[in-house]
Amino acid sequence: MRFELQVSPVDLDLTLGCGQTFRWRLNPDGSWSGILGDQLIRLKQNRSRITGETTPGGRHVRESVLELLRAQDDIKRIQRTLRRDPVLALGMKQMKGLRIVKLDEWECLISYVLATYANIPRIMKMVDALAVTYGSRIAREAYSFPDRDQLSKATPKELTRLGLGYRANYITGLCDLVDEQRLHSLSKTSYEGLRKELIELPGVGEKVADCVSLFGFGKLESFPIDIWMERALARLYGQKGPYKALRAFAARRFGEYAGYAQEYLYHNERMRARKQECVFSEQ
DNA sequence: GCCCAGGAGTGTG
DNA sequence: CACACTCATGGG
Repeated sequence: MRFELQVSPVDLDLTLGCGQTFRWRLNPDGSWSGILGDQLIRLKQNRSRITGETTPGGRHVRESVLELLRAQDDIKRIQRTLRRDPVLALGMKQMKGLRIVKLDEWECLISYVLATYANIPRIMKMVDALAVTYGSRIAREAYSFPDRDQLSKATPKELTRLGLGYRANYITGLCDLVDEQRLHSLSKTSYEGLRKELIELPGVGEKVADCVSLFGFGKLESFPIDIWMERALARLYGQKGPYKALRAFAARRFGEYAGYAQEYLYHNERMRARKQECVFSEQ
């Protein structure tokens, strides 16, 4: 089944390939393959037009992609607001199409607990291992992300064997504590409350809670700070200190759209490390 | 081999 | 509060 949608501005390469989501893969022809719910989807971009292809019988797939890309965001307003920051203003023109994604809450929670102290290629490998081992087969070599019931069948020993390391016990703990009802309740909670509740969960600290708030629950004011963000904040804003202080700085400086600011800065800092084009410069 | 990774948990001063 | 240490493992 084919579908078409219009999102502007959007850059699939930036958005799906920058480490927000770990399950989308770039094909040799420049299209992207990923899984939303139980549907395998292929997306190809031509300027602001995105054409999609999915397995027959896919219902609401188009809407799922629009949600993934947060097509409803008033991106002009967001970027106009963030451009008031002179540091961000320097580079945002080249990252206009970088969007925050909206992921499934459960998949996001599990993925970012796995993401602790690992690099992105390895995170992708771990997430993929969970899907192949515990998810449902929906196409040739394509597996859905396991829901709570499916993942509950995993033992810590099995998970360790899949290469999760010390994260194995966190995953079984999350299966015990987080069900559909809990997620629904969390989805109705404001950012600060949500964050506090997430931090109570095993394997979830401040940084993971902020990632899950932003990418899973869509809280745009959330500003996750990992090692790359620490570098960016020190280099570009002269800000150093514990998480709490950096988070307070970001809230003051970037306000309700801090999440977008974070993604611009994060992406720039990683590009810089790869000695590629660096669009933000020191003040 | 070496260094590092979208950190968290726990203990100590 | 801040800091130090450990945790398990693979990617570059």
